[in-house]
Amino acid sequence: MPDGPTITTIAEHAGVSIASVSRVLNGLPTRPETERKVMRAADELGYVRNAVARSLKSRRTHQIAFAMADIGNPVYLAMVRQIQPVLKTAGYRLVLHSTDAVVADEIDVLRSLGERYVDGLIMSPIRVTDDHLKMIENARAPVVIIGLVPDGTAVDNVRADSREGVRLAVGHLHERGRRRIGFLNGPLDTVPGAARDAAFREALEECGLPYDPALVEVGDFYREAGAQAARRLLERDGDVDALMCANDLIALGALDVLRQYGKRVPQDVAVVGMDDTDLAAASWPTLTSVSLGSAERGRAAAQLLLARLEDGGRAPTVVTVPPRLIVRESTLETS
Amino acid sequence: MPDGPTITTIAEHAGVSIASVSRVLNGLPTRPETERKVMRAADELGYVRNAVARSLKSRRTHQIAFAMADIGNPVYLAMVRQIQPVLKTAGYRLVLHSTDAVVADEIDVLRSLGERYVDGLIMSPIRVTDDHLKMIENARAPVVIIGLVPDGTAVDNVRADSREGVRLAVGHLHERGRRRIGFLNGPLDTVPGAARDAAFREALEECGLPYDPALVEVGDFYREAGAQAARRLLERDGDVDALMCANDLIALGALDVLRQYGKRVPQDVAVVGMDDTDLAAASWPTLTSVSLGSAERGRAAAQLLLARLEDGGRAPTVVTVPPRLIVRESTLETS
DNA sequence: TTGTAGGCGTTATCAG
DNA sequence: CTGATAACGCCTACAA
Repeated sequence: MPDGPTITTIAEHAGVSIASVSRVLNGLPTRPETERKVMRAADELGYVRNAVARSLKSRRTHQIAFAMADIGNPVYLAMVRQIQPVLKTAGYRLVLHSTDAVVADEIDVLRSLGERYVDGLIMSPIRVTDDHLKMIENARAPVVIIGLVPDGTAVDNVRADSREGVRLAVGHLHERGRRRIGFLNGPLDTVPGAARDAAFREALEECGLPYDPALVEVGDFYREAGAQAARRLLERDGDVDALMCANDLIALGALDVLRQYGKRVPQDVAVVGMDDTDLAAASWPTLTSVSLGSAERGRAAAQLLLARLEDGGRAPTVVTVPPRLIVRESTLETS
Repeated sequence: MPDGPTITTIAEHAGVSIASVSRVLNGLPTRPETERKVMRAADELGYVRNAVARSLKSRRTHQIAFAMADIGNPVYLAMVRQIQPVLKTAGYRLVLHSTDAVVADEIDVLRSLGERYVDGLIMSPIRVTDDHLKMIENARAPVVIIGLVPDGTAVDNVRADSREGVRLAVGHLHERGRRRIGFLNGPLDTVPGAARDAAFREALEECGLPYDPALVEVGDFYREAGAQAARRLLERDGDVDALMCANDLIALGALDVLRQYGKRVPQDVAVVGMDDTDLAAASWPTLTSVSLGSAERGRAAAQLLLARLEDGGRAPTVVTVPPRLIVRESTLETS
């Protein structure tokens, strides 16, 4: 692992000044002769530009970070798949951070922004604390938040409308004749968890259905947690005829458990997920799911970030992506 | 977005020299009085250390990259989950790169090593070209490769034994009385694809079964590709009684298709996957799979990297993780 | 067109 | 214990 050559090394080998080397390397006008000498030396020495030194001067790293709560959730996958090409086209490299929904880690990523390792950050925090908000607003580089932040927070923000999403789903179940609709949610101290809880109550009311706490289970946004929640619910109440799940992973866990209990889906119990991840289309039965537009949100976030990178002065923008209900087998008509 | 204060700013505010500021910030012995002044100024100004400048000097970034071929493959997830804590404990932050198995992107990540943005790299390339090997051996920072590289390559290397893995799986199917064993593989120009192809032929021979090209399909390592491959195979030959799949995603795709064709698993067709990802345990029926020890491989890779970071001189190490067959419903005895 | 020199923010060495 | 000061590798006026 030889210590790399620097422009100084090259300058010596080529018999020119470091300034000339730098110019050649950056494609500035140079005499062909000089250029050739420099390029040859650089090649022979296997020169690689030290990006750290370069960004110390230029204050640009050409890197952008995407901090996701759970790398195992395909919803973030869908986002990455959109963000990646947008940024790449604009000349940025995407680096990914998995925070495992640990607030401390998210804060750490935010701080690392101040450390100048990246030019900007897209972040999808699952819990938003005051610390978050403070750091976000004071961040030294552009930040885009995917998810709900309090109105008036001075930050570019891409939102899903999970409230409308839940309404769509519950309305759909109601139309299909379901009346005992269970709800498997994630933690209430998370932003999506809280939003979906409120939305569920509202949606029931709109359908004229009572809110029955016995039909609600709170767990976590993972498949196994979804399975456990479903199990608890079924043990307590064998009569649910539908399950509204706060995301697809929970729904998949629920499907597993329903199968174990010998419940047919959708005949005995209809199931709806949220996020419309790839897994929804691939499960068995295929899963009806509310798309919260993760792909669109990813793309929008990337674009917002690029826009701000261009013009730091523009007013914070909020983009809201509308939900769509994707009906699949798990809620099919069963006449 | 105010431009951040530097140690110079702090020094002025605190009325001390920048050297003292640096010392305090790095916890070097300082007079309490000075320390207090500095800390107060730093606090008030909201100082964040400029990591870029710091690493220009220290030649350390405290960041390590993990470049994976496909962020959507849970096998990498399992690795990340192991790598993350090991590195974190040692004071490194893990940054993830998804190369989508594009060779150019992998080379780019390798080059970025020379750019000094990270102190080391763990990489799981799916295709290994000469360019790769050259760059790896000449890399300016430690690299650990997860996957097969040619013997004698001077690099720390963690391997799975997919050959033995395929043997286990095919042997298992043979024992269960299966005689027309189909094989759904990934691209043959990939390292795992080639290895598994060779292993499959060998394994058949060992069982005294003939190699029948009509029972072999080559696609890609994704679920949808697996489904397509299975479909092609079934259209051509309705009599297979087992499917050996080169990874779990392919196997899941195959399960989808078998269901569509009305084939019962395992009664009509037994299915084996590889990698033993979470999805294998969660599919329906649950999927027998060959664990190639992805978790262990991840951990080993992280440890190897740390070891080399400590001592750049040690000889390249090769760790091989043995496979294990995890039998689940998809190959259950059906007597 | 080319070279010299200063600075980006830190750390580390060396006198005081 | 503290304060100048010289790097780290690169970019960029400015001068030649």
